[in-house]
Amino acid sequence: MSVRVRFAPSPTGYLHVGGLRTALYNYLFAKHHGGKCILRIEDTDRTRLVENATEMLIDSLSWAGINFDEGPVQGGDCGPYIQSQRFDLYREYCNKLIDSGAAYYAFDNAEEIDAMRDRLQKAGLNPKYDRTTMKNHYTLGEEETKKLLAENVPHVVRLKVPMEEDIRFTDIIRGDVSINGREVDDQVLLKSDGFPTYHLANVIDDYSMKITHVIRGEEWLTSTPKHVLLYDAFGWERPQFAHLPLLLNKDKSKLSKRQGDVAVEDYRAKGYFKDTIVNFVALLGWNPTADREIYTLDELISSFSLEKVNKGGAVFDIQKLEWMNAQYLKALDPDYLAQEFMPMLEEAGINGISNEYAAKCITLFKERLHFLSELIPNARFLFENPTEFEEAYLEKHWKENTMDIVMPLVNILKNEEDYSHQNLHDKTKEYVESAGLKLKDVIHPLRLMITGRSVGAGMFETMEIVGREKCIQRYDYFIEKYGK
RNA sequence: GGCGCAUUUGUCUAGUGGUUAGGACGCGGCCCUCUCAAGGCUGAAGCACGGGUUCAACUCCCGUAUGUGCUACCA
Repeated sequence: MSVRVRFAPSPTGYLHVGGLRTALYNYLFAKHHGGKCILRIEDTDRTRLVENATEMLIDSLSWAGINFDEGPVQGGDCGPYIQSQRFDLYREYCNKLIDSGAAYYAFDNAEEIDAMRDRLQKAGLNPKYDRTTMKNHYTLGEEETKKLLAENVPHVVRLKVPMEEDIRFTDIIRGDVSINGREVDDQVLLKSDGFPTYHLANVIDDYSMKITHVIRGEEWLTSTPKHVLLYDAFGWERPQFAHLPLLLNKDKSKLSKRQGDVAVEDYRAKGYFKDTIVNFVALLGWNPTADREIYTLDELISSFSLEKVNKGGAVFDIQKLEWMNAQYLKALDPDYLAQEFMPMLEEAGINGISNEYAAKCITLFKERLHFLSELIPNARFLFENPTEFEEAYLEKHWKENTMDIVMPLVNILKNEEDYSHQNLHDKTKEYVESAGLKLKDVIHPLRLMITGRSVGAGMFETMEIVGREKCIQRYDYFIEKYGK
């Protein structure tokens, strides 16, 4: 049977990086096995609807390069792929559960449930639904239940969980897992608004969408017994389960908004490349060999296996993420980078820069940046003549005789037509040798004149890119300002 | 609290009964060098603890500790 997996987020307004990893692992697994990866939107909680959330989710996912074979946008044979549009299906299946005795009607209101939980908690007992004392099919009887239903009294449908029986299932990542029925609540399956809860909808949809492997976060592990009970009650074959370890904050708690950025969109906005994010997140909790760090999507696909996924949670280490982005910055094609860079120029109010020129600047500077966005703050002089010069450097290194040393060179360079870095280097070297100086004696003052700064990329390469005309403007400006 | 799940350097990890416990980020040093980076070399840093099983345990079993998740008519 061919592999079918799904990513089933609820539309909360953004894509969590943990969600991205879940989606990615589903995608990698599907592609590795030549199967299908499906997107399903789990919007059964009508109280938490967020405008445009689904669009944002899909946008982030497709930015990251995760494309689905079936889903709300592309459709498919098992649609619709949005749970709120599958409303009738759930009621229908739920009735089968009631007929077979696997589920039952309950009529308690919120206050009654709260009171029950209080009572149980105070008695030191597990605060789960007490089937034997509350208002439900078992305590009310057949007649009364029918009557209340006929009167349209608000009600829910609950799963009848066996009282004292181990519920077992096998997880690909964790092996055999067993939880006793006494720990499992009689979960609400159908809410009083007629919508299913996650647990019911999830099982029915996974079955009707022919999902073979359920790959999801570890937070679902303890509710898997409920799902297993449902598959069994319906007489359906259970899918294989794989519960992924959590992504953690620095303090090891579940990665959350309060301790930093969690939305994929945040990282995108900060200037991380999609390749970085995908590569990094893929290696959190899984590693093919650990002898290297950089993998293309295709390489991830070909080496992925669920068996190699770790069991323990992984801290999301921003420092390593930054390092990885720098790796991509160095490796990515300059023309592609130039395209990404153009909007940043615009935002900085710098106009009239060609893609070609931008690409040259990026090539010059990329190995000393972590983000493309750092180029302008670090090297604005590539786009505009500097008018400010580092005061600290001037005070510390600009000596009485510095101008005397540099002026002859400036005069030589002003008369040079050839501003290739090689020629600039040769001419400077000639001068330096004839004057009994070292290259570094003139390079730093030169750097200050041309860039206004004391640090930067190779000086002659920089001058070549800035060009003869602008270099001359800058010598003159500097001499006017500081020389005499 | 109960139950589940986990535990290799600060962090991400390789490891699958016998290894000098390997790699990467970060940190320190050295080299390279026109500065800053990048790069190369290198150093410090780890199998949570206690019992077993075994000729032999990081690897298997059992406890303990610690962490974490769940415990909703949320997903």
